[in-house]
Amino acid sequence: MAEYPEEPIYQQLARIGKAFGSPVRLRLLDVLGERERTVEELAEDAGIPLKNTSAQLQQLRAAHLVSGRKVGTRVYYRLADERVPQFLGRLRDFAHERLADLRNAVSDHIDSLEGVTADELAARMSDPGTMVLDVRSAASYAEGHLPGAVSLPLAELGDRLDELPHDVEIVAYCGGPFCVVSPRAVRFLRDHGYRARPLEGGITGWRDSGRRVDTT
Amino acid sequence: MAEYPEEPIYQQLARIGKAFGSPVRLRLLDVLGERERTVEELAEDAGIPLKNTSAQLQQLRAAHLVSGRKVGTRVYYRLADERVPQFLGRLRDFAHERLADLRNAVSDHIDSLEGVTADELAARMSDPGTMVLDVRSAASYAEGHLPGAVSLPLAELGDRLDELPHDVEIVAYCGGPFCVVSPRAVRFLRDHGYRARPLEGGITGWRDSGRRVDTT
DNA sequence: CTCGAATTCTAAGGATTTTTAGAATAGCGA
DNA sequence: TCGCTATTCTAAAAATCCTTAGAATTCGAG
Repeated sequence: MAEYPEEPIYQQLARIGKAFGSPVRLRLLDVLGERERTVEELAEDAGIPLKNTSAQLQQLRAAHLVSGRKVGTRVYYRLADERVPQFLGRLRDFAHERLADLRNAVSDHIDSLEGVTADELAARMSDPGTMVLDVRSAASYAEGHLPGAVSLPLAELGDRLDELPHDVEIVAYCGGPFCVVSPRAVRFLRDHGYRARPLEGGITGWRDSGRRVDTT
Repeated sequence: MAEYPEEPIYQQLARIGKAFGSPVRLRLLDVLGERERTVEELAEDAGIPLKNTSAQLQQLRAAHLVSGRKVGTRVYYRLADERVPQFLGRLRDFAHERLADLRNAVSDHIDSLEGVTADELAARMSDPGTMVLDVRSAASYAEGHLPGAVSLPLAELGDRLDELPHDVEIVAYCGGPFCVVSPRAVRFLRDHGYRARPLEGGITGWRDSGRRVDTT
């Protein structure tokens, strides 16, 4: 028992920290960030056992990080509001800047998918056998994208696969230094028979290497 | 064992969530935010047993949230960099907006110290028996403060007590909706024989009630 | 009303974290 | 070199959290 009158306040504050202190819950939040899903869909897409997915959803709901609406026997879960992914983004940036192990894990992850460096991609910009794919939101794309990039948000990938040619190598990118969305897009594309690789460093790395982005 | 290749990344991300998932560690971070301290000082000022304080500091250091420098047999700990209190502030805002229990805990805490409302303070602005004290940083004070308020950051309170008169009632305020600094200042002042109360809602509440702040 | 599907609740086992005591280490002054 | 102080390390007990199975609940279709 600690001796300070603010303890109830810290107990409450810690609830949020704890909510983000589980890899499984972080995973579920990321997958829900794409689009709302039923418990069954979420468990399937996140690769988490159904019972655990449900259990974690109850905890996320208790922390007001997700909300659910019922349709018949199904409950559709989504992120509670837009501040949740905003805070998640800040958590990632904060974690990324101070944990070398996280940077290594991200780097290993990209490497395992044969990431393309900004230099390599710049050299292939006019190669007709290369397609550059922006898997961030359309709004992010509009704000700035790689020259010649096509916009196809991850949430829409499943429904718009037929828009992609099979005879090229797709280089997919997303946003910040913590780049999980494009690896997932790449694996999804590979699962569906496309040749795909992620861009190391995302659009941030592209900009940091001194290269320009378009807004048209 | 989960079935998604990003698990190592989520494991790392969760480290930060876990670091903030302990009321004791949150407390230590807040107290360190005032100024750097030795382990002994920190344990004393935070009201946490010495052994636990040291154990938690090792964990905070492992998460790169604090850093220590040795001076003889003593280690002086401080927050690792300015992004730590920034992130803490965002965590508080995020938690405050979604946890009614947290808002209640803060409110109860202020009430237990007989908080002064903005209306009450406004009515006493020209009362010579009332002193308004800004316990935020001098930089925050310069950006805007209550009319007639005196600046005395919490970190300097111990060293500058003699600047405060005993024959008035001091109303202390800090910044945002989550207001732990002024209650601590108030308790500190009371422990040293001053009559003090916190301002409910801090400077944010003052502004929200339509009242102006000065910058001179 | 019954049955099936989807989801949640409850409880338990296992894993992890927190806290603490005692031992160990580091540094300094005499 | 020795003794003292401050701090950390190690290990263990206690507490908490995670995961899961089985039961229970909710809803809709027939």
